[in-house]
Amino acid sequence: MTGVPNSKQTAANPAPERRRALLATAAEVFAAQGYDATTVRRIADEAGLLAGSLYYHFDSKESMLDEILSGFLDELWAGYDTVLAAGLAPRETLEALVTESFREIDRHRFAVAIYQKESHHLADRPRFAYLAESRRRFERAWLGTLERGVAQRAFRADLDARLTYRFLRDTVWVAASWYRPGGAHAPEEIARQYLSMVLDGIAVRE
Amino acid sequence: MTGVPNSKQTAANPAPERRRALLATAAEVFAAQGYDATTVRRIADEAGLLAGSLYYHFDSKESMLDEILSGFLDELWAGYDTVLAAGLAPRETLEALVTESFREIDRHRFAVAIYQKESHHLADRPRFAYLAESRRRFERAWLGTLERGVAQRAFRADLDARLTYRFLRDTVWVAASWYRPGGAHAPEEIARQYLSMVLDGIAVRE
DNA sequence: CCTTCCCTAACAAGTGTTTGGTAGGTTAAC
DNA sequence: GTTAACCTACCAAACACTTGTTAGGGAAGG
Repeated sequence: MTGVPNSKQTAANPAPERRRALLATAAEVFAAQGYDATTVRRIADEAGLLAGSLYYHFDSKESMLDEILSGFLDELWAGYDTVLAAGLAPRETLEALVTESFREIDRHRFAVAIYQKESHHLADRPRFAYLAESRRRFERAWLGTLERGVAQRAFRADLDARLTYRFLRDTVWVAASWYRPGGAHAPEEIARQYLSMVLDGIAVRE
Repeated sequence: MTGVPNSKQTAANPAPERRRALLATAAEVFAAQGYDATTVRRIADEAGLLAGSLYYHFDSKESMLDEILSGFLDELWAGYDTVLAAGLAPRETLEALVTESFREIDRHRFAVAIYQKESHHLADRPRFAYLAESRRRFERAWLGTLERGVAQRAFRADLDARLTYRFLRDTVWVAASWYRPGGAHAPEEIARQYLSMVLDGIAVRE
């Protein structure tokens, strides 16, 4: 080895911009084709260098995936924790969580798409154990909010809470598969309409 | 080639049970690991034979995937067409489509999971062009029902129809990722609660 | 003997990854 | 102010391995 290359996740690398750019194109290809279907050579092509050169910046294909996913989850939980620490009422908490989620989709749509497709079968591997942990925290936050809302008579009590949680969770995150930044609706507008539908229903009230 | 093996999609093969059993295990592995991440040897292991032996029944890994997906879509559209031909009102049509969808998930949950994960990047290849066509028919059926419902004042007019369509579509189908047959809720019960939530909302009415 | 169904053994192509080298810029020594 | 050393970011070429697939053979049953 010639120089002293990457030291991942630390702070002050001299040129982290190249890393981030490479990760961005990797994320785009991963999201489009799936992680396993994506070859290192394809990523290199898209980024304008040769396959082996990627290993100057990263020490494996898997570590690229790792960095993409953990980076996204770190930012996501920063946002969520702010919301959860605000001590809002259940309905307002739900609204804030949904809005924050759509903002994250806006910023990390490729990472979200990858997370959706791959997290389930990655969570087994020790390296990606944080995916399962994140999933548990996620469920606690959302399901807890729903149950508090039911107890305070803000949400209906005649629905299965777990079922409701899954519907909420899934519909929010699958939006990453069709969302395009700069499209007809900003994330906040999507969140608003989504909340309106989920909270009040799509049927006309009598 | 030794004998006269498979003639796909035709009717009366002498022993199609073995085929279907092999396809079932293939579908399960595809759904769990993803198509590209799944090796032919893994499927063979799970089915209790060697990799090469699979090629007596199928002529490629891709044709297994093809048969799984097209088989599912054929059954799905048989159900949908029955509903659409019944001439129901928009709200009843929506209810019937949702219920039928959850029944299909109950019967083809692995195929649905595969469809969710892979259809997007498969639709390009000529062999899987029917995926894109099915997607178009799907949108026409659901979006049309929604728009008819808005016109007849059964559904709210202040929501973006395409957004509503995507929310409906996605939440219905991602259910395949967590649904387990023989679980707490039968497909019809899931459909009932889902429709209740989507039509009337989860908030308590004042 | 023929058909069905599978195994053994191999193939070529593609995979992630490593090694050694090098062009070009920056820094340090004299 | 030239020269030497060094670092960054890449390329070229190969590595060991896995992949989907094929060819030929064989056991079992009718």
